[in-house]
Amino acid sequence: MQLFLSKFRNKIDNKGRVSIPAQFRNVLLKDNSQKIFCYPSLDAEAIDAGGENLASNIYELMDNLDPYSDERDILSTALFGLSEELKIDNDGRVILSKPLIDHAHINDEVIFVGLGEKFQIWEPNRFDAYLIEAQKKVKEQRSLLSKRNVGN
Amino acid sequence: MQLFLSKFRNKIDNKGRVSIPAQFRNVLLKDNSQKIFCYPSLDAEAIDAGGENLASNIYELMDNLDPYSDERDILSTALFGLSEELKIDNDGRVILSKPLIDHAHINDEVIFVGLGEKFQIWEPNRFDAYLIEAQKKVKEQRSLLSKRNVGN
DNA sequence: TGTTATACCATGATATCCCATAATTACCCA
DNA sequence: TGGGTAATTATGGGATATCATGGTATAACA
Repeated sequence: MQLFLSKFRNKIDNKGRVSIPAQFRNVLLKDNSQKIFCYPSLDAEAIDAGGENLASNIYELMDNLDPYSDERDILSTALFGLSEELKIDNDGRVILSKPLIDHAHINDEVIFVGLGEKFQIWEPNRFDAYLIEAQKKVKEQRSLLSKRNVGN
Repeated sequence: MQLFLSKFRNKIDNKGRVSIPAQFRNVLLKDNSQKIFCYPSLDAEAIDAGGENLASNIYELMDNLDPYSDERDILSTALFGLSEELKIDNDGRVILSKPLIDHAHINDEVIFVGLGEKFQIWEPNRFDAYLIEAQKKVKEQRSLLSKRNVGN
């Protein structure tokens, strides 16, 4: 499977339209669809998005949970209750819904960030702050790994 | 596997194009691809780059993490979000993205440095400075070793 | 009828393709 | 071994295609 990589900053026009980066559209094509599957990120003020592939992975994840568990109820509400499918128009653009925009505090510009099998859509300033944290985490993670190597 | 070795200095033209050294291209061919996988070096103001081989190392790292965890999102933001796949054109050139150029403070010339399974792309002056530091450290290391040898 | 959404077109900027050239390197054969 | 010829390489430039983005017109709708 081809992965979502890198980041792109695009504008939202006064009709609410925003271009999906061409590279991401190519990944989506392999995956088949003219739509993107979106939902508010569980742990971040951002939008999670992807193609059919992502949607079916989430379905699978649900299927593995006990049908009558609280966990399943919570997850299915959090994900499916709030998830949407956005049509990609002929020029490769989508219109983000108000709930999604509100959750991510999006204004008139967004950053698309590739996370492998999915991507996220961020308000640029919030993303910058998050990225600094993320880079810190990576360095910690790596030094832990190398310490472990030295220790053994 | 064939290794990236030696260093080469190439120019960036006014369209932003720079030739991948022919020797490196040959290594990449063995590895299959028409692309190079790049990301900002974690501990240097340089760009790390390589072929499929390098990319899959990173992918493996991510595979060990819980697919829908907060932790995975954070790490993949820093790893996938900052990584890029640059197409190699018919003349063996790539265009470095602005984020990569900024991170390495690249101007109109670069040095490709082979590091075995990957290579780095440096702004020439910064690389020279780095090299001097590195050699100093090697000497320190060596004198430590020889002292220890004497002690035993 | 006013309003919102959808399809279609226009444009500047950028990336991509293709060809040219000069310099270097590999090759061959007397 | 030497000297000439042919490939390879790095680099430049023009033409074409793609992309993000703005705008207009058409259709759905309430």
